Amino acid sequence: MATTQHLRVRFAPSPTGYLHVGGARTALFNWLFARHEKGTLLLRIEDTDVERNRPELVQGILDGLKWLGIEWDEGPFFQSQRLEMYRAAAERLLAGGAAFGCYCKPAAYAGGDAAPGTGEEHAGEGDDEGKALKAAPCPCRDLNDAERAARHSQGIPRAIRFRVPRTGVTHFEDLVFGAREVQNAEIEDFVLLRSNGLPTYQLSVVVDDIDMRISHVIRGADHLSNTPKQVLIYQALGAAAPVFAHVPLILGADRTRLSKRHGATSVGSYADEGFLPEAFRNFLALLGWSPGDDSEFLRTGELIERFSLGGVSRTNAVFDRAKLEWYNTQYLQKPAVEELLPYVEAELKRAGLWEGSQASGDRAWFARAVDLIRPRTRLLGDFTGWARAFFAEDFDYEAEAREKFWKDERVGGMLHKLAGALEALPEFNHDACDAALRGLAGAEGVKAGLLINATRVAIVGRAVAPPLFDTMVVLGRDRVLARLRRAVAALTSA
RNA sequence: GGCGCUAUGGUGCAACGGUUAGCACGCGGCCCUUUCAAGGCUGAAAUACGGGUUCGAUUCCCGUUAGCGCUACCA
Repeated sequence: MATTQHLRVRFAPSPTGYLHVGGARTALFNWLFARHEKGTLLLRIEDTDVERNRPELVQGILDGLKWLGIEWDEGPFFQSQRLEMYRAAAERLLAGGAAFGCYCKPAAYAGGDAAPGTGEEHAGEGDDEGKALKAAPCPCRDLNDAERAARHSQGIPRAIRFRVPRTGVTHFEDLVFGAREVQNAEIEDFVLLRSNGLPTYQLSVVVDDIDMRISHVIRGADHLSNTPKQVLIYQALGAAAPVFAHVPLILGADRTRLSKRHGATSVGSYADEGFLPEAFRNFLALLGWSPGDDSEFLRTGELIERFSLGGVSRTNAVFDRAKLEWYNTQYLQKPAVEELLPYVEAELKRAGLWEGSQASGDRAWFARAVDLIRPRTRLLGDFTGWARAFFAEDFDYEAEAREKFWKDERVGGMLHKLAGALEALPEFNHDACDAALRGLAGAEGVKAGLLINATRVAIVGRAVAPPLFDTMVVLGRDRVLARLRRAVAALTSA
């Protein structure tokens, strides 16, 4: 039925909050699907609720998508700029009899209060305790012309509701949940156009998806129950319904819907925390989707290549922060160092450690340093955190490190001698440093490990750091000697 | 309340009538080792419950329970 050959999908967030992980995953699935099928992805901002919208949040959503590497081909389109189209569609449905004017007081319809618009009770027919199995039709649907005119002249606000058939079933195809059908009698006469002239989601989403020739609607499963209403609108508008694919929701650790109280839930906060976009993408893709086998580490190209809506699960998934972190370590480890450099550079700049650092002027050195540090990192912040000494001279000696490895009172003297021995080395490389240190340890009658650990604290300030001799070579003789002597001073003064 | 969806270890996924129910994260142990990671090996840990159907159910059907969603002039 669909006249569109070309596959078109859209991500349609509402600017009532930041881009949260659930929305991000919906966007990701749309993007993966579009790229896999060589289709088109559009971005549409659904801002028809003037009360709740926060226009300033739009940029944050766009930034979040960009951070994730999700690029859209068309848009962003704003529904707030297309209001005439929805109004016209509502009028058309009204004129054709598929919709009717409703004069009920908002909320009164569902709540069962007296309705000023009609003077009638709106709870519906089956309000005999628990007998109301069916959705009650709006009493206004059967008003005659004279009654409507009377209400109009009284200035009673009018909304436009869809005249839902009292019988029959509505069905649609869902690529995740299968063929679905619901009894029309279960569907209430829902509002299309509010009395203030603004469309509801049900109307605007359908009008836009038709106008934008959307072929596949991929969205959260929270929309599953309302889909029949939209299918009814498609039919009334004489348009073919798209194929739907509802994806399960992402829940917090307590299995409830993700919200602010679950801590970091906006993608921006993960960016700030030092997660890599590709790691986040990999993690997100496997929440509610599986390539069909046990693959876990899928880079973006493979994700696109293997993505299929058929692999989407129907079960809600819990967001597992620990696993996200594991993915991040994997992406910090496995790719070529060069891929990581831009991210580390940005991190160093953020921390004000870029200018003046050897990293800024010596690309090869920068790559070596990052490669040495990264096996022990979990987040980008580690590069300016525990690994700060690689990029700055002002670093502190971690308290636990001092207590653990500088406890022996001979350390000061040995570090002093070590500095001398290293200074005398004809060549400052891994093996020479190794030999010099072990030789000294032997002469002093201590285990090499003791001196190695003490030296590590001296030159990087931490108990946990990369292998010592590699670190010394990357730092270079001058800095190592300076730090050794600085440590001796710190030890003897304390 | 009504309607609907879902149900494999703590978590994310495999097994799409026949497997000793697999993989990964996390957790424990061992190896490696210069701290800590990474890596390798390894251990504990699951088919919600009850009925069917079938030679045979994780898998198909029904019920129960639980969770979630929708039930707005929110999206």
